[in-house]
Amino acid sequence: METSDAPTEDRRLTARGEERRRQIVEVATRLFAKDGYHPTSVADVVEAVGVGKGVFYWYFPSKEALLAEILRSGQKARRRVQRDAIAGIADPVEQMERGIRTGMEWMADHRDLVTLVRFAATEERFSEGLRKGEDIAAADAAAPLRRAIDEGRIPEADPDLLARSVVGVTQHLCASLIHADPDSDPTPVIDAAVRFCMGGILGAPAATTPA
Amino acid sequence: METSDAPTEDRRLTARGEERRRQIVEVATRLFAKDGYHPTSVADVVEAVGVGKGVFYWYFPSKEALLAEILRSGQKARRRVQRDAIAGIADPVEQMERGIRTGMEWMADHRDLVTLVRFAATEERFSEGLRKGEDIAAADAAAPLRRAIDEGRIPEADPDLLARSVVGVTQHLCASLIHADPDSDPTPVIDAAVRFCMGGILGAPAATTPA
DNA sequence: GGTTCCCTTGACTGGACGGTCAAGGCAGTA
DNA sequence: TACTGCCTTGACCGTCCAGTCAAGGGAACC
Repeated sequence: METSDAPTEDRRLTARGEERRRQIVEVATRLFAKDGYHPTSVADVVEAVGVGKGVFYWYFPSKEALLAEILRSGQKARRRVQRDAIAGIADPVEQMERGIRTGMEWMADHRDLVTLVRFAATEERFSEGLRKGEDIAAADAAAPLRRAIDEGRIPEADPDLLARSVVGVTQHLCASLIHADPDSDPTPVIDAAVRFCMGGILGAPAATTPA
Repeated sequence: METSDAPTEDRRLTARGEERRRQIVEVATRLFAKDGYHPTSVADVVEAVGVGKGVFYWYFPSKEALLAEILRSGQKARRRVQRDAIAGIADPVEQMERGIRTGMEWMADHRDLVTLVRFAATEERFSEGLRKGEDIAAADAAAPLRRAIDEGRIPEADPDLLARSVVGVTQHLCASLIHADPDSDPTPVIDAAVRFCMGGILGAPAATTPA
């Protein structure tokens, strides 16, 4: 009977407990994305899982903390995938293209997460935590961009704004996928996103004179 | 005592009434954007305005209808500004550039609206109405894009995906402005957005060979 | 069998929130 | 003054919801 027994503090969980926890995260992610965070009650979540309400608060200190964790772990996962994808590439421009494509593919596979990130960005309470992750992502992307600029491969520009532009394109095009048939092939949209972003980074041709 | 007296039905309003209504929209837009739509109660809004609760329901049938109206009128205003801006321009590529810049400038001047649009996109109840407006915007942009493609000014591409990419960049960069000092000059960010978008539309140079 | 500790239950609480309504003020008009 | 219709009030209602808690099941270990 102490703060040591407080819920969130990484409580020792058995395999069964870990599984239950994972299950709650999964169901909640789906429901939050589908109906919205606020309109989805904790009662909705536990009912969808098929357990009593106390179970929720055994694993999470609050509804808010659950969303925060979903966002944090999601961003972490995407970053890891993106880093692995560009690990063996030397050319910075190729790194960018590969990173953008991988990031977009990950988003297409985790559309619920994209929805939640976009929601969280609109509420100060969550956006602060989000910014930390986004700043890291921007910093990740800034390194190859700086190199490419220094090598004269791409025009001088603010790497941070470039990185955020890329995030804007991929997130928004992914959002258009969300309303499409989830079984349809996202490849054309991903290709379009990569092409657009690379065009934006490499810069417009000096002049495309009228016909 | 009939549906003819129902609140939303454009009730005959005096000048004073119009002003009150405008005031509610303005205050609610600010509060919704700052604290989130759901966390902001109708009581919060009327308190900020300094009136009783009944006033709210005199002008609006529900909290939801108010947000829907804010979104609708905002999108309509942006479209009008954008259309006026490109009215006298003949060249389709120049039209695109001017339209993007004007749209971004409008967003920078109406950051609260951008926040609300981004929120609304994450909740089905509002996103449906939003899609209608976004489809119109995409169609507006598609016309000059088609012409430019037909004239060989820009590479073959899906105009719809190009338009949505542009929206993604401008919205997201605008969001980064939201957390910046509201008095700082947004011009550099707007310039970066326009440059990135034009690069994405005009297409990457065929090859920028390594140094 | 006894003990411990992880996990589960579901009724309950206190508060908040969207929306209603009967009543009254106030401006313009005659 | 009397009347009409726009506007305002704020207490009130029914509902919902995040979070609590006392109690119990059950697996693992002694």
